[in-house]
Amino acid sequence: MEAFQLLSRGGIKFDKNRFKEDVRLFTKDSKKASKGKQVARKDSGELPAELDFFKYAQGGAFSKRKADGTGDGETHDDKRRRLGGDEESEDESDAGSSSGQPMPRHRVTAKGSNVPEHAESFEALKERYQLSSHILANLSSNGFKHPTGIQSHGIPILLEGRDLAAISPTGTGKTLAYTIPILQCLGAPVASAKSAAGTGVRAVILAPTKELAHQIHNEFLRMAEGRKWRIVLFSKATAATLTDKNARDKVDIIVSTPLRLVASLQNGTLELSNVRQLVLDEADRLLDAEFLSQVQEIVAACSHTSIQKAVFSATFPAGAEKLAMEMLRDPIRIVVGLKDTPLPLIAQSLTYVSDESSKLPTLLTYLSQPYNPPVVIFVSSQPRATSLAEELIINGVPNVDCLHAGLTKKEREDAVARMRKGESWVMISTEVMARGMDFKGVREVINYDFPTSVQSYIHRIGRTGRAGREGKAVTYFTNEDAPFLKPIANVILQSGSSVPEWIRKLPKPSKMKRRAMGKVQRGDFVDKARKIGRGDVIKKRDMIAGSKRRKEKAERARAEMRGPGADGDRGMEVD
DNA sequence: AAAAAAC
Repeated sequence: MEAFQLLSRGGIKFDKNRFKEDVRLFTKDSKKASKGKQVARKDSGELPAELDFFKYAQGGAFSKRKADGTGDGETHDDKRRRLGGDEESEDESDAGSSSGQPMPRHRVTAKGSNVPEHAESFEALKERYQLSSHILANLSSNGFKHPTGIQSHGIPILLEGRDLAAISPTGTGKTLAYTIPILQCLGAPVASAKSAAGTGVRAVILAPTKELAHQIHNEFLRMAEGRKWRIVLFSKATAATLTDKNARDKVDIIVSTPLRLVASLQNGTLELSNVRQLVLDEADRLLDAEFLSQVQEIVAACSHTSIQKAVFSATFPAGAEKLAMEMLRDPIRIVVGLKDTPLPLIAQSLTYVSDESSKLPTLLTYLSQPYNPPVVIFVSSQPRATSLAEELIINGVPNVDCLHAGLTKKEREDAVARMRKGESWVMISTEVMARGMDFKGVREVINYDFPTSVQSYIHRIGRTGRAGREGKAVTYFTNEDAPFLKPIANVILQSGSSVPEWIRKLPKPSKMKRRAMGKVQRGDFVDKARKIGRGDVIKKRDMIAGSKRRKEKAERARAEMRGPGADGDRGMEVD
């Protein structure tokens, strides 16, 4: 293990300038990706208007890159005409999108009473809602020029104090859509706050992983820069500083994972009775069985009568959405694009690898050819993440990294930091990375292990293709995965990539298998949640037993990964 | 079916 850490960190030093030059090495694959998309467009014939971005992508992104502007403006206008009245402006630009690629345009649908009109620009928000010039300045200095769809529609709703259920694809700027209204409301305290503007925590943001909470916290800090709000990333350490009520009263915003917050509520070191804004990010995840009771406890603790709640996600299975709608008051529901559909900017494909032992050789072959780093590789368990990383390092793959929740806090933070600095070329991770994490440079996602739900698939591949960039997503499947192939294939087809005919013709999976894919019935959803009481805390001896089990599992995973026929099938691309 | 989430 130590040797692995040394190897994975030592490796070849990676400096950014060199990287820029190396990029030329990898153009082969990016051409392949775009070719794949053209094929997909041909194959799938007529696409729904909101999905037909290919023309746009070619006219916009490509022509700019090739310094050949022909047809660019025309494509844009053409698009506008075709989409007609429902379509809303949505060019995203952010600090990272220096390539100048505009975001594709999506259809936006809003349901609810008295839906406020969307805002075409951040300046319009200033005119209509007196958005503070301080926030505007921070937007501009961070490179945010135009609101994305979810921002132009969601921000007015939140600024008017309405509850919101927002569904918008991965990488379309959901975080900023609630960051701005929350900061704005802090700046102009609601009338009922009376004497005390500083009466403790007034906004809570929940996220399912520490990494995501950290990232959200950073986004708040960026937008709040220059103001002296106290925005706290809740952790063991920060919670300990808040045992004193005076310290607590100075906190304005808390970003946290659910269990951490519940722990503080239960030991009485936290008050949430003055919380005016509560956001559930990755809400469908937070409302699934494992988190639901914790989240409900937090919601109950936010006892102020004028609390505003908002839920955000790229996916929302019916059961989770029902639960969400039940906890919102007179909500407005916004959907950007099509629910549960990845961005067409992500070129998706399936690769048949017959069995477990064929995966590693297939991946090694792939990584021995020019590819586009950084690549994120998803596996199904912590031991598999560790052992795959070891195997890649043993096989001489440079700059391999690994992130899962079995690592220490510091190891996790370091892995994220290396990813942000561009030092990781190959990042192997579990579901912990699947949601929300915004690494702007990710060019490719490989599902080394088949995702266990369509939601997981959508979020995993959403690590690439962010903020208007193109991305590539490859999913390995074995014979054993075949029964679960159809729902994923449907998602791929719906978002405009192509799927081989034999997969398209697979029968629908049985009810039992569908459930395994995450389409849990509402009844199951609630029953499961009830069984997990709020006092159902992990006991220390369980954790010790767990860690022992993990070690044994890692051993088994290593053996399995090398496999009996590690030099067998190379796997083949079915495209 | 496994992951994640406190101290």
